[in-house]
Amino acid sequence: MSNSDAARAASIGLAVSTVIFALRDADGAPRATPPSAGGHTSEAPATVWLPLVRRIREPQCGRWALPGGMVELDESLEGAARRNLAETTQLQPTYLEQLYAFGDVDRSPDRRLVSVVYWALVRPDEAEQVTLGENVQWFPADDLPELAFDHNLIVDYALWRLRTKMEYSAIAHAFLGDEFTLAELRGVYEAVLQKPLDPANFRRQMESSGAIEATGGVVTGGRHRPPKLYRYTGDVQLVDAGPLTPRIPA
Amino acid sequence: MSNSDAARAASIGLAVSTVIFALRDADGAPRATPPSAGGHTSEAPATVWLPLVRRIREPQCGRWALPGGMVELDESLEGAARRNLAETTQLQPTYLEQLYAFGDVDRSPDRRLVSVVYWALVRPDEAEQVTLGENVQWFPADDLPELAFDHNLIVDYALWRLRTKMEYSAIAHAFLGDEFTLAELRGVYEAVLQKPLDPANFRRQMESSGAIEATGGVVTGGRHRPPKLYRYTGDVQLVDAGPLTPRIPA
DNA sequence: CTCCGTTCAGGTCACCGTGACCATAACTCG
DNA sequence: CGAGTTATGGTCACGGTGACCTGAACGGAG
Repeated sequence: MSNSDAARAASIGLAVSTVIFALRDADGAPRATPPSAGGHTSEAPATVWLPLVRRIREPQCGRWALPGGMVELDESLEGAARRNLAETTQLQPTYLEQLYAFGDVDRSPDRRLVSVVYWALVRPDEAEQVTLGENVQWFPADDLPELAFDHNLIVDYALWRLRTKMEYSAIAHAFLGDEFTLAELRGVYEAVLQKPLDPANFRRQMESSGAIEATGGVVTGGRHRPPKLYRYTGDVQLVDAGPLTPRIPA
Repeated sequence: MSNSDAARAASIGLAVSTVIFALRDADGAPRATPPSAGGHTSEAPATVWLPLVRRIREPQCGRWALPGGMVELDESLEGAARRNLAETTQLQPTYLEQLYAFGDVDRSPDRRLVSVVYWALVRPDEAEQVTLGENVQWFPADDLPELAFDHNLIVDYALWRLRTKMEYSAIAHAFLGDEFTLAELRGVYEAVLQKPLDPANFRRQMESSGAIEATGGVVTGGRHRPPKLYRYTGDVQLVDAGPLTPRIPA
């Protein structure tokens, strides 16, 4: 049979999906969050979670999958990702970046489908707004069930990117509110990298990086010395968020 | 008007393009290459070049553009990239990695087109095999004319990726043959990074990295002390060549 | 009100990778 | 054989890092 005949008959479908990461307590409870409110309290170890949606149509019906959908003719790829995110999970992520385009011929049993996948970071207070239900649930990123299509592979790759990028960029603050303590920021690194960090050395590195500055405020209420509050300066950019991001001048 | 009506009427076109990088002498002459032959001679400063094809169809006809084409129904994205590369430039790149998916609504004046772009590295001896002509020419990557569509943006991004990745991975050897001298390897770094490197320090770093090993052979014929030949050990992988690449175990 | 447990905050110190630089080796060519 | 050139090996000062110590500042228990 001829390819060109088939190509004229049916076109390749173009979809977007998004891997959404949020930090939650290891037991699954939503993380006590610091949305600039006085809620600077909890200090339990956090882990990386992501929301999945159950498929209600036939290709792989019933299986859990990444939120996503087809790209409309009049929207950009990122626009399609944001729209699908809002429709299925009510999320407007702080950080959204393209991950990879998956296009193997047999990745979807039905028709030929190419998925441009994005990955997103959301703050815990945003994550709580996800309307859960029979078809939308949070899962720990390191212990997933068997997902639809090649979505296990996709999540693993996104996790690898998250952990790699955490070590050389300033994406950690996408998990936090405007103001945060160094302990909270360190908690983000520890949760993602899955290893403890020395508080003193962590402080030194953050301060010398110029990425954060003290707001002047402190957090009282803990049974210990009140920690200072910090904010991101914006001097250090979130490197490599795609070709449209202006590069650091050499 | 309704989107879904339009979506049914015309689908989104899916194309692939590839940014191909090769090192050539600054004056444009093909680089004297070391394909394990005795040709270890030239030592002129090299720069980054890439081949472009002139468009012969109407959208942007006459403009120079990246080699590429539509994705067929029965081929993967990378397969489509390799096929188009072979068809238009006769190249089979040593290194091929997905760069980014470009999908802005207005990036093509005609119909809606999403391009999955790859970037490739080829050895100089391979680059010479490109059949040049009125419609295929080499251009210096840092001094391009105005290209078709958003291809200038794409090349700039690919160049940024090449230079960034050169500093933390071992992709340099994709520009070289199986055996090479440290001077040749250093020449690759200097050409891509556009700055001179100290020969002694460069040697120390390469040797301690474990990425290369001496073959035992040397290169005679130069009017100086004969340099040793090295090869890549393969112990150090070419990091992050996509989600299908096995990761370094922690 | 004092002591205590806790975390915050600031400091020291040994070590290592790096860049700058120097010295010698080993070849070819005039 | 000497001059020129690159290869190769070594030293040294510096800056960043991890390991670790000490005092500061709170709340809570007694």
